[in-house]
Amino acid sequence: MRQKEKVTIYDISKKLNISAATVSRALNDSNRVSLKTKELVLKTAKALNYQQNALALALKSGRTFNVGVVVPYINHTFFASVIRGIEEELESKGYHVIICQSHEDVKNEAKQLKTLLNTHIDGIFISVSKTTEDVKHIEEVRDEGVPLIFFDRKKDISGVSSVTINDYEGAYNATTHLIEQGYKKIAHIGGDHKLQIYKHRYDGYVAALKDHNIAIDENLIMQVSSTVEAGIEAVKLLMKRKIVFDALFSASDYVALGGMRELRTHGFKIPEDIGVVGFSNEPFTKYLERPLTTVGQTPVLMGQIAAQVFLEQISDVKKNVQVEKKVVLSPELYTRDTSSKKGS
Amino acid sequence: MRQKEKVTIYDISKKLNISAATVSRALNDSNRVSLKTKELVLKTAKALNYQQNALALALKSGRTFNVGVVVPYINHTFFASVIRGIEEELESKGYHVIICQSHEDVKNEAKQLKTLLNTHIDGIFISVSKTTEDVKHIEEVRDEGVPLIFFDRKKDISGVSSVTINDYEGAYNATTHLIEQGYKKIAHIGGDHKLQIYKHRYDGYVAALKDHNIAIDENLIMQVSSTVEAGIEAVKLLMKRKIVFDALFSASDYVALGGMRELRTHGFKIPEDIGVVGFSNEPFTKYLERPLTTVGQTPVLMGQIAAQVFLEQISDVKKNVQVEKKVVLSPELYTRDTSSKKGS
DNA sequence: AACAAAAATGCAATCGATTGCATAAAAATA
DNA sequence: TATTTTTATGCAATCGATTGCATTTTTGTT
Repeated sequence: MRQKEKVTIYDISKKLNISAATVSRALNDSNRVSLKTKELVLKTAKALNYQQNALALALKSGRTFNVGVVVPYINHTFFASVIRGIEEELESKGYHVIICQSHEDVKNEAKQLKTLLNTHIDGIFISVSKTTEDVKHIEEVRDEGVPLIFFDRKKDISGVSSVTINDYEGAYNATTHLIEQGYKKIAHIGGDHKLQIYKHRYDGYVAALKDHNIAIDENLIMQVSSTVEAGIEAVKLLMKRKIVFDALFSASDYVALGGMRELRTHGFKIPEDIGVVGFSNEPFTKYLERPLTTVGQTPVLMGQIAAQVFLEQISDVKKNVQVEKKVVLSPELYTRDTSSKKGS
Repeated sequence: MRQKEKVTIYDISKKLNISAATVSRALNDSNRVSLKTKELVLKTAKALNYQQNALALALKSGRTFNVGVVVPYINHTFFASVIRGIEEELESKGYHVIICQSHEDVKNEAKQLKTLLNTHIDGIFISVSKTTEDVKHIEEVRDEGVPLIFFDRKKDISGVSSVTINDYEGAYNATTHLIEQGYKKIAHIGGDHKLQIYKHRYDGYVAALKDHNIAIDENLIMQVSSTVEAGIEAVKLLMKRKIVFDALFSASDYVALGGMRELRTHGFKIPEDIGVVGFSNEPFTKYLERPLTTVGQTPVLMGQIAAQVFLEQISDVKKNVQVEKKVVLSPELYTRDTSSKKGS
């Protein structure tokens, strides 16, 4: 089955014996067309089921009404939710979202950006990969004049806006919460500091301890990747080293999960013996038999705001102003079962 | 900052004092261009950093190398994973994936399809919403000649290919597994039969019981929506009605989770008193303190195969053949803690 | 009725890449 | 060298919609 022949403005113009230019103007409600022909054109357009050819328009105008989103993985709840937020916000404005995955690989990330540029999208949203150190490929996007917005995982690049969570605050509150619950020796299993988010979470943890006059113990601090298995291994290592602690603040819910599992096999009761707080409020955390206390990041909101920043940006470009907007959202601590010494 | 002026074939043609037509042919490696000019053009193109304008090409050729995917929600692990599968498979072929959500609403679904058609995508993948009964909007896509592929949630429409899971088999195996573990009175909390998947799961459940000479008890069967809350409510209702059962096969992991919770508050031990099997192998199921036995659907594979079907289809269209391909994948039972009477 | 002003419409170029058909240049043949 | 054949290149239209600059038509004024 062949593609149906599309109706164009020429079909309308022929039918009405007027020029295509007039049809175009009529459809765009130009004031250089008489009311009579306007109505006639609109009626005929409807009758013929005319649909504007988005490609021709894009070629002429340079705007495609497509935006690109680059994330490490789309089937991670957090990123999927941000994307959903972006989509919800831009849908009504006629935009479509093209999604790309970097698979946590800079090379891939660069490739995705390149193809996105080639597809003539109107803007790009990106959460950088773990392996992104060199940012040349990102600067290139900026230099092409394509609106670019970081979300969650950003890099410090001048002229690029960002929407992030206050990871410092989230970690500070989580750690403080544990201290207030009576935990004294709090371990921190974080992530690679190459990503700002993990550095900030670490900083928040350290600051909370200091503010409560608790000495920082390097033995209690680790950096691992964000998986259940890594959590298991990390706790195994702590056990092997005979490190004593009564609470665990993890920069990842997955790590927290693995950690709890390993702790239980060593006979520790959670939260009675060891309190645990995770990070991200992954959906599963709330469904655990012992629901996990964790820091929520409002990903849908993050996406919506990122989209709003984009919309502002393109209207600013029109005015030939370049702004760099940095939005920082506040995280929310979800206090659940795993962080209350008396159980719940 | 303005968009950088792009290099076109005309820039190359001017620089080399040849026609744009020749440049175009050279870039496309036509045999109607001398080797010398071919090399010259290629070299100049590289020097000027020429990038083909995808829009102009799309306008001329009618192919955009964009495909659309319509799902109820993208931040559901299952759908996100299917999308990932599609993306992985099509990426190397130069395609981009545009994602749309129906929010389980036919009206939205129809709107999304309409805008996708208007964006001139090369094909559409769709998993229909729960509320989709009238399929006019889907037939329209088919009638426009746009390759269309159902995945997971399909409708029976002639001329449309589909990739689904054998839900019947999954349910049959899950139920049989419970029977083999010694459970006798197995309840089934399923979903709305308007969606084929739920009907098939129900059918599989019934068939397994019949094959093991267990009478069907309508009191043990319910249809609810796929949420934790619905699972809680369903079990509450069973309790209130004083229905006795020793196992629960749910058509949804979320419902199973809610169900288990409610069962525990009533003092039942899982799996000693009541065995439970879910459906979908949601990531959280494996991380529960008592990992949930569930039916896995290989969503990434489903996406990959759907993409392959699409690629076949467009090559068939070229040959002017219309085929309707139905792929049915086999589900896999993940036997974990909640379905073994003696515990594990 | 004659002319100016205003309004409506049309022509043709443009956005880049492609391609059928014509022409020019090179190579092969007599 | 003259002529045919082959090869290489160019011209111009096309894909639809838009828009600056004519030109035509209508309306208004004296």
